Amino acid sequence: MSDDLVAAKPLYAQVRDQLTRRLVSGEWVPGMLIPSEHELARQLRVSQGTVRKALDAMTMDNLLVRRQGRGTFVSQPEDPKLLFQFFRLTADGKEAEFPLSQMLGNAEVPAPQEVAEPLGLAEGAPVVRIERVRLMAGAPVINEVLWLPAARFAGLAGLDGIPNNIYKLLSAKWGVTIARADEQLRATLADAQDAERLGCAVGHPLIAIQRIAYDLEDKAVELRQSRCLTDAVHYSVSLR
Amino acid sequence: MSDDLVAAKPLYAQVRDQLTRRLVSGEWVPGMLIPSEHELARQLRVSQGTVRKALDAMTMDNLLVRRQGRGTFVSQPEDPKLLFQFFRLTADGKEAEFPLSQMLGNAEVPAPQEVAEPLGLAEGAPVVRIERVRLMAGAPVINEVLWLPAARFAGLAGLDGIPNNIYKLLSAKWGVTIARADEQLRATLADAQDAERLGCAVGHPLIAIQRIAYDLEDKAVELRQSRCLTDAVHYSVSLR
DNA sequence: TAGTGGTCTAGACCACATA
DNA sequence: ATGTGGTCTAGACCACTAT
Repeated sequence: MSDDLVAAKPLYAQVRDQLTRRLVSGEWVPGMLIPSEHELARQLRVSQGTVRKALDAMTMDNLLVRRQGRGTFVSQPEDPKLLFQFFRLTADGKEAEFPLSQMLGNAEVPAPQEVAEPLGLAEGAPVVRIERVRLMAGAPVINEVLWLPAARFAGLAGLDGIPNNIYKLLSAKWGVTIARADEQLRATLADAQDAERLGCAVGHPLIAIQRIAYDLEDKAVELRQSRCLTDAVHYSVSLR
Repeated sequence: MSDDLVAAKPLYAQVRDQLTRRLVSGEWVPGMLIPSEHELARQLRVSQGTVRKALDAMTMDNLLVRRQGRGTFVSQPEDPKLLFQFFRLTADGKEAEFPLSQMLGNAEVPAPQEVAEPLGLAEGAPVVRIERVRLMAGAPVINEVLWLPAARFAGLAGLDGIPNNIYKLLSAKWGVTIARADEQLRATLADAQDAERLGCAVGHPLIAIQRIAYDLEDKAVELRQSRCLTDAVHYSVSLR
């Protein structure tokens, strides 16, 4: 690699970062076939093995998909293998199912302090607040609010027909890829709004989830607060 | 590699499995320095690069720890980096903290059907049932029951002084390594027993966790049912 | 100084997909 | 037949640790 005044990082990490920049910039878009290992090695003037190590790392991060004999492709959020990457609720005794959404609101508002802080915004900065109920097997299961920085997603507030899979929309319309998310769970009780929207009694136990989602550059992109009815559904985690 | 009548798997995967067998058999014990890459390559008659790939995979699975200049060591469950591998509760706004335990019972009983099935045992097979309350920052937070197959852990039932970290005990006394665990979470309400043990009101919201823990050979080793007070503590998950 | 793991290279061969 | 990723090898050099 020619550019990079200070090395610091090993070569394959520099290659990984360089290639990730092609994703961030939109030069590489979801579904696209990227150049072969040999071609990238020529472009970047490193060995094929070093390119391979970078591509393997990006594949581990679910940014790329490699197919023997065909080539290496940019991951798509709607890929069946990635659909459940950020959705951990499963109906008891059934196959994983992606929930439908019923929109209840989508407006630009000033960010309250508790929202501004995790998103790295100033209090009162404009954010898009999306409210919806999500259904599994026809029954309402999640009552949730999403907050996204309005400056970054121009035209999102008030947008008609927000699709079920919001991360796919962020990717398609603004080129933003959600790379990871942190969730914090607690038990809570249904309030009057939960009860009405989820069709349960006030005081029914719920799991409250607070999620912060990050993009490829590790900047916070979304704050999501979900309140989940777990009578016929569970939150599942694999620890390794 | 000489042995292995049918190849099927790539060489580095065969090396990984072979080396994992040394962990299972007890030839390699936690904390031990294992032979160098060159030495293993000589032993197994493969190249150093192939050994490296196997060791890297095992390091990713938290089975080994590599230290540049010193060598490769077998992981220890009490390693600070692994302590929280299977413990996801954190006190709000504090550093991660490993909970103390207060034992409430430890006896051999016949396995009820709901316990026998996930552990792969026959209904009524002898299991060790351990009951305890766990404390964080001095306050009770978890009311839990553990079930382990008695046949595999001779002498566990009725054992005095069961330590706080049970997985370390399983490793030290029976050579069993917990390699992964699946958890299912739901919201529930405190019953009279929860209320008494956790010092909360009956009907207080709790997170109920059911865990199944697996060993190196992917056999179910433990069923754990935890009921957690999340007033000052949260369950945290990283999704990538 | 010697030994270890970490990086990087170069090239051979295999397995798979496509034309 | 060609091009792709997947495996495997061999060897050079670097960075770190211990003696």
